[in-house]
Amino acid sequence: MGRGRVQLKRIENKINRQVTFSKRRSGLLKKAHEISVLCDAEVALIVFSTKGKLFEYSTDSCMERILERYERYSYADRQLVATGSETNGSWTLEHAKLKARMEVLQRNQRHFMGEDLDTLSLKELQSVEQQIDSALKHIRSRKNQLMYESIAELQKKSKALQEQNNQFAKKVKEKEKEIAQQNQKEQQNHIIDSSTVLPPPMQSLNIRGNRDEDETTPMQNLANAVLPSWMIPYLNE
Amino acid sequence: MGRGRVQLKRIENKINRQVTFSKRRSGLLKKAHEISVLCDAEVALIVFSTKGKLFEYSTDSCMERILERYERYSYADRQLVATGSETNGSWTLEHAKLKARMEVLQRNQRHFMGEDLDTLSLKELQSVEQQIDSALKHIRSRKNQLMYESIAELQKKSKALQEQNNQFAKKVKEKEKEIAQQNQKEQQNHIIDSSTVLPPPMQSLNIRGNRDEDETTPMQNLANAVLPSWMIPYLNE
DNA sequence: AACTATTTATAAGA
DNA sequence: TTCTTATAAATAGTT
Repeated sequence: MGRGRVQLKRIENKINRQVTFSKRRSGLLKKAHEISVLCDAEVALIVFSTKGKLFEYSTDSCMERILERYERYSYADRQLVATGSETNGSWTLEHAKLKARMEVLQRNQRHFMGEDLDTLSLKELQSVEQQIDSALKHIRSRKNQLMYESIAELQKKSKALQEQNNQFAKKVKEKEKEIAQQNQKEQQNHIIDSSTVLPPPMQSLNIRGNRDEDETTPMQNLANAVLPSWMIPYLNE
Repeated sequence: MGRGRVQLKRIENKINRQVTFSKRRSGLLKKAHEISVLCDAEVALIVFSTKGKLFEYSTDSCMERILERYERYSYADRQLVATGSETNGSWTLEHAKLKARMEVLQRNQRHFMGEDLDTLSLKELQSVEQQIDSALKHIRSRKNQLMYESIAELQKKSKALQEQNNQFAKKVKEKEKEIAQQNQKEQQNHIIDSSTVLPPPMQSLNIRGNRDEDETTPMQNLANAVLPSWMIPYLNE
């Protein structure tokens, strides 16, 4: 994408490399964001420059959650802190305890995620199943609540806009009357020129005729509001 | 980049979304790789599809190292204060990191248990719901497997016991014959005392009459085995 | 940082 | 899914 084809190898010219890095980095972040939004995917992107500077993108700015999810997904019995400083053998008791608790937690979590089930007995499985089932109920209930709240708010907004709209309609009617009266007066004062066509009375809700700009009416606003697009898939659940 | 301009919002058509996801995903991975090579950068890219499938790219296939680096970097960024004040820097850092991750894990776990949901957005709720739902499927599938295995084993045992039982029955019949023959001989040798009552012939399967202790028979063992009581509720699922 | 000439990516269609 | 193609986007080299 550019004036010359580019070979897939390290750009040796330092300036060039830096410029390309800057350009491509922003492109990459943009695309990460786009696929996240367009395809409803969860994306985490981490980039370290040669110099060690960090750039990142994550869906909903929720990097930690996504990384957690990743850790869970890529089955991970590997040591948590196996890297680096284990030569320093002085683990205090508290640290060891922490680690142990962590492992238990992680193991549990894997089970909750439906992974690593081979180690569970039927009884344990049943217990996990019950917990998860009940959790799912809670979550769906909470989701419903949020959705109802959202809907209620939208309905409120809708009502307000409807009222405002009625107000506008009233005003328009009044104006029409005034104009009609004025025209009548003019007709009484002058001979009617047959080539003059009066504007037809306006429809009560159509108030756009009074405006020049391409402004949306309250009713249109309402129509656009309805529900946020991301909510639509939920409605059938 | 295509036949039409595209708006940055979720693609509602499911098929379309999936196709676009597939195409853009490969594009994104490719570009991640390119910037990594061209600009000598270290890149980690994690993508979860709507359905929860994982796709990833990482420079030198070294995801864990990069994530580790990220944690270090972002942690250091967040907690510059805490790190400096301690004497044993590296140990403290590890410890603090552990603690932080622990908190994230615990928070996640609460969410998976259906607790503490007020802090989650609708989108996050959906994500958790989806993960849990899929976990539930895994768990139920695993449970089914275990149950089938258990049932198969019981059937096998049952068959073995049945055979053993038949053997016993045969032997009993033989013994009965022997006894009958002996009785006949005695009748031929002595005058019959009418007050003497012969035991009735035994039923073929009832072999308890030969034993003194209150031992359970193989057939009773089988009857008691059938299925453990806690398994019964599963059978209708 | 702006500007193009080109190459790439990809949306839509098959 | 994969291929094709018209077109939108990204970007390499230049100013």
